[in-house]
This record gives sequence, structure tokens and C-alpha cells, in this order.
Amino acid sequence: MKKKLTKREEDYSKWYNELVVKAGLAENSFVRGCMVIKPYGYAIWEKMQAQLDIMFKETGHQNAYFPLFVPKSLFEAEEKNAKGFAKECAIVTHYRLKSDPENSGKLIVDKSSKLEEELIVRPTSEAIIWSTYKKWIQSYRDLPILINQWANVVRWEMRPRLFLRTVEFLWQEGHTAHSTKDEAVDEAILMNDIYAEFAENFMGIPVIKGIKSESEKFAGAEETYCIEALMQDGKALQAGTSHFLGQNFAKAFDVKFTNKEGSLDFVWATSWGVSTRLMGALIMTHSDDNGLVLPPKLAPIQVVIIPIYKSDEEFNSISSVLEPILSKLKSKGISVLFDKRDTHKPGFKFNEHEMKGVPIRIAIGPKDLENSTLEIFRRDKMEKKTISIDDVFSKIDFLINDIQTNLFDKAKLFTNSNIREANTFDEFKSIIKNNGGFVSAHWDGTTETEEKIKRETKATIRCIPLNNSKEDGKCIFSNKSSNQRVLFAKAY
RNA sequence: CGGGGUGUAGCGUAGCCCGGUUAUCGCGCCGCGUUUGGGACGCGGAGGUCGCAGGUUCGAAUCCUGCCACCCCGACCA
Repeated sequence: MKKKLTKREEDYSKWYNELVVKAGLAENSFVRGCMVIKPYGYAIWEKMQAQLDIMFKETGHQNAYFPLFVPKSLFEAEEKNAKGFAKECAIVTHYRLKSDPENSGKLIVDKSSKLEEELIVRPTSEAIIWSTYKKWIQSYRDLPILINQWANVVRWEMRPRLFLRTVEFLWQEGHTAHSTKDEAVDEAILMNDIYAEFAENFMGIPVIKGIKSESEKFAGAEETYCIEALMQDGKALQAGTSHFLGQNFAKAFDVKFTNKEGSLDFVWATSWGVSTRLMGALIMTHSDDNGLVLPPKLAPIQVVIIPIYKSDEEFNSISSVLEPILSKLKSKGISVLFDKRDTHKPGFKFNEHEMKGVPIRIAIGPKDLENSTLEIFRRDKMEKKTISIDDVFSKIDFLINDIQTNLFDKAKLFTNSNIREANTFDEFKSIIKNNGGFVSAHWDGTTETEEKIKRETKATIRCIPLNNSKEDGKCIFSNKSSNQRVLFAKAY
């Protein structure tokens, strides 16, 4: 054994980065802060996209596409939103290059091509979409509009990190328009629920549904619903957000409709999104020191089959035994790779597919041919068993479900055992410092307190859980009265 | 933008303080052979503007100056 990953406990960031690169998911681009998503990583993203798309469409949404560039005048229309993103925008100011007269072969910006109005590369699309919706909406009969777009966005982050915070990233953003406040609030909650369902049932990531505090709220939102997940190093990750935008964007872009009563009213809005950051969540939730661990529902390859042979004859007899198995697995919709490369030895392939997180591996060689057996291995528990060939389909069916369930259960146990109550600020600091994870504590509801706690401990309010039970208590910092606990954590 | 650090082959590095033949080693890559049930081994081979520019010197990866890039810690990150 060699070329192992850095151990998680030794250096979590290093472990994460090595894993992303060695598993062939992605790597840093030569463009600062940007990332190249490699085919294997993209295949996982595609599976996530496909499932989310199904869930969006089941709830009545449609896909559309809006421009990459947002004219500055539109961008600044919703003040809070503009202010929130102003510090991280890429701006197009010119549209032409020319040869450098002083340096042949080089190009310089042609100053004469300066744009009348700068274009902002979208950090999010509320502005461009709401300025478009204005043209589409006149009557309550035009509502609701339930649109999603799959797109890239750019946020000029100071400190990028593979998948978690890259300058350019892929995401989906839903933008809906409604005739009533209740309908819009319901939509925001529904989409947050869908995110939670997707995270838990498909990604195997337990999440806490909640709402954001004032300071963590989306710029321009009335209420931000979110799902928060806990990573293996004890830091929290915001995995998805769904915003009730009130009438803020309708007012900013003057989007009014005539209601049933015949009077004019501003449209109610939501927006919601998840991004390639979910890939980071997937990696950090399940992976171990042997590499990536993928839940079967999102694994591009669910079963890999590795033949072990010395001669062509042996390979041929293995192939003929495998042929019916391969075709039956394919017909059952299980994605299977027969790794028949003769350029690598079996041991190499074992390690490679472990690093890539393939949930199930089958090895079959001469010994198995004699006994009508094969070796089956599950990535999550690193366990291998020799079973009869006749049992292979039932075993695979079992494992696909069991691995999916096991990953979720394991992560759930981890999350639950890392939610701790603190009743004093010393206790709070000690948990943040020594344990990590979520701290459930009373808070007086003010931004000032939140800010001071953040400055002292680096922990922020991740959310106010939706299913929170009311409980009277005193704010751990200010000692003012509070009627519920909120969740704090250090976050990505 | 502040503080610190690093740039040597595709990747990871030694050499730099104290200048001196042909720039070190590992991984990877190519060829041949033997191997193949947990990251094979042997032999042979290819691959370098030592970040860039200038300076000092008989001589610079090594010393000096400037620049550039990247990384880490802050600030920042709904």
C-alpha cells in the first residue's frame, strides 16, 4: 500500500483537497479561484441535476434560461440585493481587444470599445429575471410563474475552495412569482422541503431545516429558509436556501398585476438554489481515509467488476460467466463497469475504485470459476465476502439499498451526537473550541449579540430550526430573556 | 488590502545559508521482459527557459534589485 491520502484527523483541508483531485472529481484551474470539474465529478453532478429536475417538475416548475450579463442599472435596482453582492462582482467594461502597437503579438483592451453601461456577470439572477417578469405579468391569470434555471454564476470570492466556494460555480436557481403572500411563503417552504428530501434520501446527508437570522439572510429577502448539514470535521455547511422575497423585487422592478378584485398589486416572489457546493457536502459527509464514498443513488458507477486472470483463456472463461450477469444488471438499470483493462493489475484497480467511491465491487478469478463463486465488496464498510454466483443479484439489490441507508444512518448518528446544548457562554466557547458541531443555545434575537459571539468564537447562527420547541431561557451572551434555542456552529 | 511563506521535469522535492564539472531523488510517462486474488519487479529510456527581468562575478538555481504568480493567516464570504 502506498500513495494514501492524508488522514482526515491530521489535516482535514489537505485530506479534502487531495481526495477531490485523486478521486478525479475536479482540480483548480489556472484561472484564479475557478475549478475544472472532471468527467467523473461532472457525472455525479449530472445525477444530482437529473433527480432535482424530476422533483422540480413534479411540483409544477419549468426550466428556462436568462442572460449571463446583467446591466448595472438593473443590478442596482433592488438596493439590499445589490449591496449584498457589490463586493464580489465581475464587471464587463469593454467588448474589444486590439494589437498592442508597442508589443507585437500581444493584445490590449481597445479603449474605444468602452461600454456605455457596464455589464455585471450574474452573481445571482433576481435582477435580470424580475426585469423580464415585468413584461410577462399583467393579471392574476398570468400567475403563478414557476421557473427554474440551470446556470453558472460568478462571485469574486477572496478565498476559493474546491466545490465549496469557487469563483464560478454551477447551480440551479428557481424564481417564482405569486399573487398572494401565503402562496409565495408556501412555495419557499415547499422548495426547502424538497432540498431536504433530496439531501437526505438521495445524498444520504441528514440536514436541519431552519430559517436564517437577520444577518445571515439573503440580501433582499424577507425570510430565508435553509438546510444545514454537519461535516465530519465539525463545521456546518449551508447546503441549500429558499427565500421568501416578499414584494421587494416586484417593487424594485415595478412588477404589478391586476387581482380578481380589479385592483393593482405588487407580485410576491421566491427564489431558491442549490449549487455544486452540494458536491463538497457529499464528499465531506461520507468519505474516509481510503477516498470517496458515494451513495448508490448518485454513484455514476454502482458496481465495478474486476476480472483476475493470468491467460487469455482464463479471461475468456471469466468473460463468458460474466456476460449474462452484466446484461441482467444493465436491464435492471444498475450501472455497471466491467473493468477489463489489461494495463493495470487487480490491486491497482481495487484501490482506484475505492478512491472513486464505487459502492460495490465484484472480483472474479480462477478460484471462483472452480467454485461458482465471486467476491463482493461494499465500499462503505470496506467488507468483502465470497458468495455463490447464483446469489449475486439478490446481494446487489440488498447492498444498493443497504449502503444507501447505512450512509444516511451513520451521518445522522454523527450529526445528532454533535448537537450540544450550552447554557453559559463558557460552556458555549468550550464546545465550539473542543468539540465543534452544532451548539444549541438561547439567544436574545439581536444582531449585535450575534456579531459579538461571532467575533469571539467564529461561530455563527446557522439557523433557527423550524421544528423548534419553545422554551424560556436566558441568552448565553447578554443574559436577556429568550424563548427558544438556536443553532450555532463554525461554518464553511 | 495587511502579516507570513513558496516558486527547480506532468506531480512532489534535494541543492540555495557558504557561487564552481553533466542540477538530486521519488512518483508518473515510454520500451522490453517477467508478473497479475490488494497500489508489481528488473533493465533501459525520454522529459528542465531552476517563476520573469536586470545586476554583481571569470563563473549564478545559489548573492543583490525589481517584477510576477501561487499558498497560508487575517480582512471578506446573503
